[in-house]
Amino acid sequence: MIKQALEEIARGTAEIIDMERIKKLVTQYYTDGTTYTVKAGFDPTAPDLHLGHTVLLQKLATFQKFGAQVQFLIGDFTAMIGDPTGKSVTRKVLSKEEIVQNISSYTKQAFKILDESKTTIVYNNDWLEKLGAAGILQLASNLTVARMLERDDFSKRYTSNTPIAVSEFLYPLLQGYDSVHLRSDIEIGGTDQKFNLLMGRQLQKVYGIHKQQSVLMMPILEGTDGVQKMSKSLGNYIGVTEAPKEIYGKILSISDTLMWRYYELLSDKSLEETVKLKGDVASGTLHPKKAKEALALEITTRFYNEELATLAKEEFDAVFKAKKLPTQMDEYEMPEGIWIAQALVDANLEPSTSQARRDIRQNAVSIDQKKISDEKLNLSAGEYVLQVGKKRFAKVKVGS
RNA sequence: GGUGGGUUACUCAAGUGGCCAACGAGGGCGGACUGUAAAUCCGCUGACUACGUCUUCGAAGGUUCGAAUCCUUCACCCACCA
Repeated sequence: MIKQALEEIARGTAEIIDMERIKKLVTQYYTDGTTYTVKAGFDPTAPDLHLGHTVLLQKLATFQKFGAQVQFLIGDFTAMIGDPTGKSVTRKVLSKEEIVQNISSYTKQAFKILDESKTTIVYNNDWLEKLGAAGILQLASNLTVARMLERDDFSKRYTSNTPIAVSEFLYPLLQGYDSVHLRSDIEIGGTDQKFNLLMGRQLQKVYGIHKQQSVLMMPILEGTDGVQKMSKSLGNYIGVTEAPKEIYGKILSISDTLMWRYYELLSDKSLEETVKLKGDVASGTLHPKKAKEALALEITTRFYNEELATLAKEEFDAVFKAKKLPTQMDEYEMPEGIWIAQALVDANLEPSTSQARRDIRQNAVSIDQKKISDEKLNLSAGEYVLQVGKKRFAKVKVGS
């Protein structure tokens, strides 16, 4: 039982520091029911969670199954600084109002995965605000500039003449201090957080906490492009609040290589099942697309339910395999004689008439599933389905 | 505080008086091929009912027939020195 728990905990992780401690904590839980705390920090900058965030959330959920109380830390104070991790430029500072607004939608989405009864939401503003200038100075005295510059992204930015705000140096310190305050047993985060996570251990030692937290790092999930990390600003994300057909479609559009990565980090399938699946695809017994469909269904089901996920699949197959029209389309009304390029813009299919004309010239635009080539066309009265490329559809009603 | 360098489209990055709506690369979009996969090939990538007009090269002025390019002021960034 304990062995199985530890295997599940270790699954998909990039690195674990002090696995022994985790082993002890889990063992103790199974011996006398003593729980332990697992901390994870969340930046309230992105109100929309995407699959990249869920990698971490799922790991937390795993811990909850094995006796952990999750400390769901909202970095409302640190968000005012902006985590420098992985950023090539200094991040903009958020206002208090923006932060408050982001938090509620954030936690709501997170509880689609986490067990609410085993989760404590904490805000680091509660204790960091009280730290005061003196406290911060004391905290900062624990670290040298040279040590800070050891950190990869700082040194890269430094050597490439990219600015580093002094306040950014404080970020790892404050995050580490959170672990001191919360006396966390374990902290989990992405590999890009390594420096910050280790800071927690170091500061716990300095502040006289005998048991330093274990650190568990999850790999960063690549976005749908398969190269860069999943992030909203890069537009390569799959959001958990997106419509079922969006989630399903986006997963199906990832590359085969990336699919295995998603299986490892996002699927609930056991390790053996995944290995078998991979073997079947490699040997040609199973078409890779089948494996991808299964994954897409599983993940869509997680955020909705099986029925809606199946519907999404059917819709997808109808539109893209059978080339039928989607069942749901935005509808617009337009005056008679409207110029086709203008109609495409008004239906939000194109950003400008210039772009619309270019696409018509490139054979990308269809009316009622027939390609058109006349960019000067005016629409007479009637109902049409406009389409740009493979994915963009709209229904328009022309005339009164 | 001093000295030097920099700011060009989504990003990186050419361009130092007209050939510049601005090379190139990446990204994005579209087409072909497919499994809406990858890889590959091709095209497009400021706006405007459009072989012309308008707005863009940190900001504002100026010189000039003509400026991303020259001058002035301002803002921001970086390095070295203090």
